[in-house]
Amino acid sequence: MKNKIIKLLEKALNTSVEKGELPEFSLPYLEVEAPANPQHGDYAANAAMVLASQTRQNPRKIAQIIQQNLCDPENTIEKTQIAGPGFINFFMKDSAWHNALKIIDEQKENFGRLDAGGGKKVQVEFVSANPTGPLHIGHARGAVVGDVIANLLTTAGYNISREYYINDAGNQMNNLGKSVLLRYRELNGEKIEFPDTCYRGDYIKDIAGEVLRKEGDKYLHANEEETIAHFNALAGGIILEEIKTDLKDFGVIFNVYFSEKELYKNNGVNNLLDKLQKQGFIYSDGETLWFKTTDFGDEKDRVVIRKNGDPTYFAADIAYHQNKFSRGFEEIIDIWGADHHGYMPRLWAGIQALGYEKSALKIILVQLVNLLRGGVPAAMSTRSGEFVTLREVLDEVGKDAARYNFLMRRSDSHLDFDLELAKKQSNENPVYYVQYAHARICSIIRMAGERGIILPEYTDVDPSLLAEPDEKNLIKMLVRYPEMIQGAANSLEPHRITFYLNELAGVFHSYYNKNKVVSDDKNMTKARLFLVNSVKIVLKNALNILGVSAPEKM
RNA sequence: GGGCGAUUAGCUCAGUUGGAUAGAGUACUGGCCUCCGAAGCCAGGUGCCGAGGGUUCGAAUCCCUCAUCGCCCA
Repeated sequence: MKNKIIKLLEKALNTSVEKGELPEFSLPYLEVEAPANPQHGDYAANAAMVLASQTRQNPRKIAQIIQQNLCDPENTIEKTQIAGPGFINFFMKDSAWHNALKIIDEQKENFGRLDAGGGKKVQVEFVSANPTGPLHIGHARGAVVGDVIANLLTTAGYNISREYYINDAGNQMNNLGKSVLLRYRELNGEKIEFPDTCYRGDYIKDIAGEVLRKEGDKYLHANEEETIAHFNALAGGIILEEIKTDLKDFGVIFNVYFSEKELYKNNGVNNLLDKLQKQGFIYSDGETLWFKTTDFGDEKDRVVIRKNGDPTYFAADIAYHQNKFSRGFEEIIDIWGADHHGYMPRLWAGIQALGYEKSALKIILVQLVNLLRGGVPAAMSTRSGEFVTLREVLDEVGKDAARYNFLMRRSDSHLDFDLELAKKQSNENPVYYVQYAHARICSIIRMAGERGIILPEYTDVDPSLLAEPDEKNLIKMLVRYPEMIQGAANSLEPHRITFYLNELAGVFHSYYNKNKVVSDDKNMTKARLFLVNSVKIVLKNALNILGVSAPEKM
């Protein structure tokens, strides 16, 4: 509906210029919004004020010209008025709102789907944790944010691929193999000092024990370097499988797991660096190779080949992003922990040197999670082994509550996650507020069915009976749903969905407490059943994007 | 020492890309089940939007300075 008004406005502006009532101007993005105050109409446009400085005319006068040139072929506008400094307020006809109910009923689970994306190929890369240990709660937030952004963009009409980058060619992986070896020796009776760089979680012990049980003590006397390499691959494989299982149970499924090792095949990384060197983006200082990221606004140049000849993480990352683009993605979204923010300029520099627009790579920063247990902070560190794993959170809190909790804040804002609180099945836990609304509607429809009242067709409903302020309010909330999806998708802000859901559930609960849906008045009952079913459809569609279930009973 | 981000009600946070009287949750108090699910609803108040300046019809939102906190880099 919002888009319709924007179109009407554009048309009116064109007519005004054609008639010579307004001078030529460059069309700004027209903003139409639902004002907070209902006296200001259903929608308000600030077009006249935005154009005031450009056309050097009084905004109220411009508003008048626009108003006079508005035409409404579909006959959806009740009236318009000019208010305040030059707002044009739109009051929609009841029939326009009723028509929305019809649309929701026709589209059902597809209501809210947009074609805004036009099938554009977009990749979302997230989690991408090294397989050196189980995922912990910090990864969990990134996993949910990435997954929901992917869902959201799919809903908005993009063609999405989810990808997990396995950073398995570097030092961290060596430490993993070494950690397993040390535990293995320990199990064979040696006394072991663990270096700081090693991983000490119990899962390492389990893997070492497994090796000992299956293959005996033959690695005690084997070549150490080969053994470490072997243990790397072995442990990495086992841990990755566990990660995949944890993610799956968390509702996150990737299309592609991409190994860093792929990039080195056929000398891929070096070839790319050679090419960039020929283009003048890379220079040598005799010992190391540097990338001129300062050409693209980074604060200093960055090393791509170290003194010892090893490529840096950054070098591999340039190759990785080249690889992504070469697979036909028009846009790439990376989701990172916020502690990596200093890394953004160099990667943008990298893709621009490769000839891609900076805007083709969007980077979402996810702030670290502040983990609490009953109000007391719980420390996290992979190496020390004191962490709360994703698995534990899933077992303790459950998928729905965990996911919803991670989506209640902007991604880039700090999040307190209290395990005790998230576990509570009470009103302190917002996810139940929304799910309860859904279950409640299901219950009403069920109960009506038991009394022989079936859910009516739109043609069998008189929507003009829905005249209570709360009812109009509900319908407007429903109409806002696709607009909210559009906004959330454009800004890549999944938290908008949870805020919308809370509001919709709130309006519904309030309505429910004031009005009886099923009553002796047959026509009213039909109309209200139809309305609450529309609410149910939208609640479910939105929860579906969040990957949170919409239970019929709780 | 540079760079980035944050600062909004007692607490945790939104604020639709610059709009009209700044909002939720939570906490506190009182009320609502003979009635479709009380995991719910209703009523009660709180703000120097960190400080100061600037930009304009209009600023929590954009620019500059400062303060405090967090992170990244040397």
